[in-house]
Amino acid sequence: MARATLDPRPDGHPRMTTPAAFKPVKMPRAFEEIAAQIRGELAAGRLKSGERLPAERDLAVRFGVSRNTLREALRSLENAGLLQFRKGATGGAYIKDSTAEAVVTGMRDMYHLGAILPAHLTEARIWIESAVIRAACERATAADVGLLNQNVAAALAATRADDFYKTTAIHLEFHKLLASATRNPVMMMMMDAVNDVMQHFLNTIGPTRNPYVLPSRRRFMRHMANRDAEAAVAEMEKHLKRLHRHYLSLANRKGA
Amino acid sequence: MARATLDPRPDGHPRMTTPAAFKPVKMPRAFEEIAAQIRGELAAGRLKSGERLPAERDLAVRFGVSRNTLREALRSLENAGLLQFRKGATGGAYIKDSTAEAVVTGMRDMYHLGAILPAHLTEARIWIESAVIRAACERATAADVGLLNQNVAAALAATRADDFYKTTAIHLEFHKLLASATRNPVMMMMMDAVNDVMQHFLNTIGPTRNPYVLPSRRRFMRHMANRDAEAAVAEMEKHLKRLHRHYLSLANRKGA
DNA sequence: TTCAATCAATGGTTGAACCAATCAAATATT
DNA sequence: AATATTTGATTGGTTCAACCATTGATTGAA
Repeated sequence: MARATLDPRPDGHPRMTTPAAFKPVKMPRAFEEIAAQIRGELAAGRLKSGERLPAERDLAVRFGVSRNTLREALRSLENAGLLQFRKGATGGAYIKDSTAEAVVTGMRDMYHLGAILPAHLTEARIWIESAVIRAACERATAADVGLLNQNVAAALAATRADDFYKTTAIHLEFHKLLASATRNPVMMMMMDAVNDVMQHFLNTIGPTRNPYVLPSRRRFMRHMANRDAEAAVAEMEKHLKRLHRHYLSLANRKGA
Repeated sequence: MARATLDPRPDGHPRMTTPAAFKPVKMPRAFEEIAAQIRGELAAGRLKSGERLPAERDLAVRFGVSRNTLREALRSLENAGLLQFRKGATGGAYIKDSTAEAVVTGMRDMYHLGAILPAHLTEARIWIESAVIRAACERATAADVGLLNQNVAAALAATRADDFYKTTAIHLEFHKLLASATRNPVMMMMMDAVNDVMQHFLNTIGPTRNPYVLPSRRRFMRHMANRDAEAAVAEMEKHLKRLHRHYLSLANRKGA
């Protein structure tokens, strides 16, 4: 009913009244309009992380649409990683802390659809990592270095325990820690995305043993402690290139 | 109705029968299950780009859910950039060519929510661009170089015509062309995302004149023609750092 | 042949209803 | 008084049956 107030042509007249072709005019669907409005409130800071939106039934009334239409709008925002839903008496649509979630799943989709191949992934990882290391060598605090060393120790323990999946997870975490040390959310986000897809890739090729990782990590940390960015980059690049060849040969064997 | 077959506890008994807390168990919502199934068909290649899914009414029956629930699932996939909808007799849900769209909007959201600041953006751009240039210098074909030179010529024309927005768009396009020359979709995707957010940022600080861009471009292209990656990187880095300072001072002045 | 009216298929939207999970308050039990 | 237990209210999740708006194909008259 109130949908009519959003309809630019409630009279049913043809849109074009002049021969000139003025506008492509994407007549927005109601739920898009609503999602855009809520996005605007978020961007303007009038809705903050942790807060809760009114109940669906209320919002539907306030936007002048049916509850189903409103739900499609909320669904959009949930998929964008902006909202989170809880059922029950104190449930509702809660505003999430902004995360890289949407970026990660977007990249994951591209990988699964074949738009990104494993070779692209490992290659890009090497390039991004180099930039990250240079920045991390400049900015890493003692705490950052401590976390990195802790990570290497944990990797050693997991390797000795022969826990392959845990070892892999810890090794990927190392790259994430490096990205955090740059203090740049864009780099952290990209590293997250690459790591996520990398994880999927590693799962497809299955367990594999890499005795080279830990020695490389130790050399790397020595360079890092000396703030020798170029040496650190060289070490990591050498290491990643070896992994790169290793993984790709496995992937080819398995036809993944 | 048929939803019951998806409910793990149709008897209504409490989930916990032992004191031990075993599993968080996210009971999947119906539309998530459906979206996952369709994603799977896409990943498996049983649904290809350009094809059309059955009509909503049919799909709802085949999945055993209501049309509204099905639509929420389709909405997920549309927001992920996987589907596209058309109305009318030959309308329906068409499978889109995989694009970086979701990644781009994800990053845009982070920017608008303040999780990414302009300083982060310009800084990350410098780092990524360096990696891109090194790869591009190795791989760029004559055609790539031709496109880059064309771009510089177009930028010159737009600058002379005093068309600020066109000039900006062309300058951003230059970075995209560089990324394309790497032949790596991950880098192209990241460049797309950064470019998109950069565009938003530039719009907020409004028209600004940069007489330094074109001379830098010419020097850059000379290095590129010589395949002198390090010189090209140095030139671009110097250029971007100058822009970086310029933009950030403008942004501070405007409080953006 | 041509053009306009009609038809059928599709997504977009509606509104009322019910289910299921959750928490808080009231109530019973010890 | 302290502690289970029941009840009720609130919320998201789902269903159903309709109607609207757009679009392409079909039909039929000029």
